[in-house]
Amino acid sequence: MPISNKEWDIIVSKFNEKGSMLTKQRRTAIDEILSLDGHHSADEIVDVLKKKKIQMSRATVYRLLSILAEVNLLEAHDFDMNKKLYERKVGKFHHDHLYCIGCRTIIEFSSESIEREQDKILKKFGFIEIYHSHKIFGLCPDCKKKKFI
Amino acid sequence: MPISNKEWDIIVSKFNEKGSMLTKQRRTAIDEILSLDGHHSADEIVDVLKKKKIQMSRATVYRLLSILAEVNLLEAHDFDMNKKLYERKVGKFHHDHLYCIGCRTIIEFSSESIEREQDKILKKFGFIEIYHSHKIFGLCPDCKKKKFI
DNA sequence: ATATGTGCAAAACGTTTGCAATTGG
DNA sequence: CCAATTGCAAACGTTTTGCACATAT
Repeated sequence: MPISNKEWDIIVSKFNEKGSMLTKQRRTAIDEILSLDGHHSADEIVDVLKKKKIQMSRATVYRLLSILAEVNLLEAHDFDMNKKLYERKVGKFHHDHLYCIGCRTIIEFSSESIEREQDKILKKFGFIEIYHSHKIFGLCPDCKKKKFI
Repeated sequence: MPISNKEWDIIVSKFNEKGSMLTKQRRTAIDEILSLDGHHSADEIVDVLKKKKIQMSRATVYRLLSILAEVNLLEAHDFDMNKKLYERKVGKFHHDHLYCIGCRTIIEFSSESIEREQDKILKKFGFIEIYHSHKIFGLCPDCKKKKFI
């Protein structure tokens, strides 16, 4: 689904705050990128834009993704595959991930009690959290079965 | 400290199980690599071996690190720095990490109640865990102060 | 004898950068 | 006008690979 007016307000103010321009080209690309569900590599995003006839070079896409991640409109994930996967962050609640190494399915989870425990740990060590990454790698129900056939 | 006989037994059996050779060269390098404390990049490990006059080419080091990680003698970590950091796993208890983005200090933590919660989540989604990575990025007490001077 | 390991240089891979041309306010 | 953005190709840093030779069992 397209980006709401309210979300555009957030995007505009984040870009202003950072002093980055919202060119027509960028607005068109952002409209596409922040409408994507799931987790996508820079390469996939370049392809998506190409398919939608949105002209933007690979370098410019990388530059845009890096801004979007910096202002927290996207989240960059590492799933042990030597490339980043980007996920829309605007309009979504915080969550962590289960990753199936069989079929590469990504499942989101969230746990209030884990978050509370994290806070205790931060307090214990006097740390301030900026972000965290909690990923469980394993086998989903389907792949679990397949492994033993 | 050097690797104990008991630990060598584990190493030998893991290599046998996998059908990988424990050449004299590999034994010498493993002795050094699995004695390291902390978290080290492949590049750092190449340097450590060079300094100790242990002859092993960069390619061979990479091949060895990949075997050691595969058989769980090392753990490969990603701290959002575009390269892997390896940590000795043999003879150490499981733990997770706090990472200071100011001074790059890595602190280990562990929480039984987080592990229990994870088990609940795995059960809920029918997943089998192979491993997990739980990292909190932020500022350590020192860097927290410095940021506001 | 046959599998596996090794070193070298080259390739691969995702990502970043220098630069000249273009655009936006 | 000036500052920021763009596209291209080249550079980058880490990691992997092809191949000829060496080694282990």
